[in-house]
Amino acid sequence: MTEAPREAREQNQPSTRERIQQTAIALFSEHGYEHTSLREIAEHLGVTKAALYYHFKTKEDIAASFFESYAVDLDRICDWGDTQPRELGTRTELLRRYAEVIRSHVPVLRFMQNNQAALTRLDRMSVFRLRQQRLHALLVEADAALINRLRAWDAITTLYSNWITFPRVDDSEEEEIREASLQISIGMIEANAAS
Amino acid sequence: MTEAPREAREQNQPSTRERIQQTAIALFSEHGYEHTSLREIAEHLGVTKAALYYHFKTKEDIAASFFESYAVDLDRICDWGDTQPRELGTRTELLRRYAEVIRSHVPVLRFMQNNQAALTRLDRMSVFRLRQQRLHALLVEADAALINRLRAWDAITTLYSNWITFPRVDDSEEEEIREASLQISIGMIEANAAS
DNA sequence: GTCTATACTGTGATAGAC
DNA sequence: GTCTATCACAGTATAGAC
Repeated sequence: MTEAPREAREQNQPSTRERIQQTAIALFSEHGYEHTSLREIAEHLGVTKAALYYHFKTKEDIAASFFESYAVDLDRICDWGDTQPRELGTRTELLRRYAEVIRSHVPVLRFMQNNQAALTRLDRMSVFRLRQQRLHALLVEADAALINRLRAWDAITTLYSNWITFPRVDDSEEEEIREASLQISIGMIEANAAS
Repeated sequence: MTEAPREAREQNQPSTRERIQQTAIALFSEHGYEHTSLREIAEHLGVTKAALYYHFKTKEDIAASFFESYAVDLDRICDWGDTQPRELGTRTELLRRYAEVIRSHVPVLRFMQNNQAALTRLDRMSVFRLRQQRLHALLVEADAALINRLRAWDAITTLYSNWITFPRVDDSEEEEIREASLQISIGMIEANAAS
């Protein structure tokens, strides 16, 4: 995405680019995107601000780079979905797989959910939204009734938004929340199939 | 909330404070919160930046002030709910009323949805979240199964998040989306009641 | 190819005169 | 209640060292 050398090394120690990403997502999550300055990130890494600009064109670019692996995973799911019959069984499996992807990208998704506006510029967000729409198209027919299209949309958003916004009583509930959300989500496309 | 003179006038012409709010929400919605400078807002109003600081302590305060009337409306709904029996009929009516409140606060809610992170500071956001939790407590028993509590949460979030995030084919769908969302939302607490 | 030094513009914010 | 003047700091850009 950037002209910077991407996977220059397959070795164990993370590249500077990766170290920037790690530090940035940690600080963004802690203080929020706009309350984290590039100076802070640079100081944590022991480099100067300008060094960041060698690896990323802008501050937004750093944030946008978080989504790369998530987008790849989501694409893989949709690619699989394209090869399957358009029926209920495929759809519940799509949701199941999507729930798994979400599970391994919670910090990124939480960050995204909280910072939508900061990422709207230059359609970085719409890249994400287009992928969500691609999944949606696999879950419901394009000419279905509005309520069915809405319910399919809810089936998707429920999976990650509950995880992020539902007020936890106890942190150990995490896994139960994930399973219950999946159950609700599947229930929705079952309701669609029944109508 | 601010020390500034709040409702100094009941007359027709808007106070400077209200003019600032109107201009700010328009510009924030158009360019996003952090891509709108106080200089822009001031210029649109024909005043200087410093004048804004007489009416609001910070830029965040301007944004936070948007929620005042929404919060009042939501409180009113919950106050009513407290006087009613804890049964299905009350709960569907709560959702119906909440949907009405949302309808008259769409720009504010859209702004909130998009700018959560920018407002997190000083717990301005948590004031909103606490109200959402109060409504949630009216929709489901505190000791209910996790999946039922989650479904009640979804019943709330569906009402506004669909309106904001669902990709419209046509802007005239607005009203249909609202109705279908309410139907889905009610369906969820009905599912809770059935279990 | 990777970084430092340095500088620029614009931001949110404050103090004090009118 | 609004202004001018000023502040520290933000994101950004580039020239050049290694």
